[in-house]
Amino acid sequence: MHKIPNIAVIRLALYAKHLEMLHNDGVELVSSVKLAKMCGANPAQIRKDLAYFGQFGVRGVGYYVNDLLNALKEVMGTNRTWRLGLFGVGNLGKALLGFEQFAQRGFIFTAAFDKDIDLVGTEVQGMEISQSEDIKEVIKGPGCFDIAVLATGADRAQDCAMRIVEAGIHAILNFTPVRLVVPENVFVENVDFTVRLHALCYSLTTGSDVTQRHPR
Amino acid sequence: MHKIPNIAVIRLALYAKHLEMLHNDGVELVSSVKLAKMCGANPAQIRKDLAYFGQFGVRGVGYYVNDLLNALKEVMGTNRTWRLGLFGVGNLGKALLGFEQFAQRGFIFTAAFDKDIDLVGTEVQGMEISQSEDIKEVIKGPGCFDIAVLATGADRAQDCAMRIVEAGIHAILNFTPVRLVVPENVFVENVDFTVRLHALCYSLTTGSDVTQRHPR
DNA sequence: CTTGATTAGTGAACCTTTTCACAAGAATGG
DNA sequence: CCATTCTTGTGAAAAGGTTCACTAATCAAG
Ligand SMILES: NC(=O)c1ccc[n+]([C@@H]2O[C@H](COP(=O)([O-])OP(=O)(O)OC[C@H]3O[C@@H](n4cnc5c(N)ncnc54)[C@H](O)[C@@H]3O)[C@@H](O)[C@H]2O)c1
Ligand SMILES: NC(=O)c1ccc[n+]([C@@H]2O[C@H](COP(=O)([O-])OP(=O)(O)OC[C@H]3O[C@@H](n4cnc5c(N)ncnc54)[C@H](O)[C@@H]3O)[C@@H](O)[C@H]2O)c1
Repeated sequence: MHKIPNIAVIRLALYAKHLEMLHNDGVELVSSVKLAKMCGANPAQIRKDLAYFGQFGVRGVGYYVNDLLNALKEVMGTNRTWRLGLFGVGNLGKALLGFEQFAQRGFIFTAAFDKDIDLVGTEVQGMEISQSEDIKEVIKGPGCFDIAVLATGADRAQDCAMRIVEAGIHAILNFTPVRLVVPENVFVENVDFTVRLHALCYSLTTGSDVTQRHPR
Repeated sequence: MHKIPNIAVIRLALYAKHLEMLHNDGVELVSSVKLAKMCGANPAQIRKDLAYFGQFGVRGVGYYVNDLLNALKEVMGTNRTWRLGLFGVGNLGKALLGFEQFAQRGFIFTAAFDKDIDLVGTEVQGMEISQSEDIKEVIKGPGCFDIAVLATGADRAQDCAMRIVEAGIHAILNFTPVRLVVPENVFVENVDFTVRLHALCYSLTTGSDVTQRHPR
């Protein structure tokens, strides 16, 4: 048994995205070379990444787009709908609520929370805003969700994360600049745009390219 | 001369962020071990990363927070203000315009563009919206900027990128899902939240943690 | 001045990840 | 049936990064 590199798992999402594009274009068959060109990757890497999870191709032929896409979705756990709960319906939160591509890729917001009394009870992008304190109630009903999206102000982030964890949620997409302290069994993905900006600054200043080939 | 790992450069931004926090707390001296704990990194890695760019510490003592911070800013090219130009003042664009931490870290928007005639000429977050076609004019005046932030609809992204490149801009922070085709000497950083969500899905489904230790 | 405790800087070992190169399987055309 | 052309799957080599372990420098206390 081989140890699967974390980064290989991340790349599966990239491959799936491009396979979806091929599928929408009616393409039925694709080779690792062609897919690699689309993704900006190395064909051997694609083959190796896929090999960690099984044999999905046909030698001398290539990969059947639809079959591979479904296989990848199964591996990644995205052959289902994932429900998102938004915390902090400010500038960023509103943009996230209105981001149609989430739904297209199987992510739907089922709940939104804010501590601002003026916001609670109102509708934003067709979603009624609840109070953060009510998370345990909301989670029992149709507002139940699997992944928390944290977009509150930085000062309330850790506090809010605690509440999320206490409510039994095990995954947080964290847009705040705070390094969250959570139990071991809770997964956190930190998103920080400024780090990416710094990479651009360095590249512009020194002329040496430190940008990342693949989206993150 | 050693080749500097790309990822080491990225980590400098992380170190700088935590040094800034120490500085704000009035801490004057820090060891690689202490900084490593804060960043969730290995102390040897910090020392090695810094060593790529010079000798910033004092043996037996540690690093003077302020000195190291300034040195890192110089290395990264962030000891100055960088001007940003926004393309696409939609949901996401508005959130970005209103994101105060950009300014705090030396990034300021000096121009914003949209193709929507109703938006052009109006003010969003105190910024007057220009027409994308006018980029070459705007860049000659006070709206001049160093880095383009691309947040248009996906269908217009490539087209808009071309215009940006033609106007002489060499760096793009790309929020659209499009893989931009640009000349070799133009740096592009792609931001894609859904990839991060997929990592959470995989972790939740398999129980094996593929989230990234450091923000990206 | 000497000893002991710290801590940066660094070559080397170690580990991970990427890329290469080729065998094995599949289709096509004679 | 055979030769040719593709293309996957994969062991092995190469490249890239991380961590170890030690040396050199600094400081404080006796
Ligand atoms: N705006 C951006 O482009 C951007 C980019 C990157 C990161 N961020 C980060 O995202 C977060 C939100 O940014 P923003 O620009 O939307 O800020 P914002 O001030 O517009 O919105 C914050 C919202 O969170 C709500 N809130 C505060 N505490 C809460 C709690 N405990 N529960 C629920 N809601 C709570 C506030 O009432 C407010 O509506 C910040 O931490 C910011 O650093 C923003
Ligand atoms: N909203 C989000 O949270 C989010 C998250 C990740 C990525 N994105 C991506 O960011 C982009 C923008 O998202 P959004 O939700 O703000 O969409 P939006 O539809 O709200 O805004 C798009 C804006 O871009 C403008 N535009 C189109 N072509 C233009 C051009 N050539 N020059 C200047 N302006 C132009 C449109 O007029 C519109 O105002 C999309 O590509 C989307 O996929 C959005």
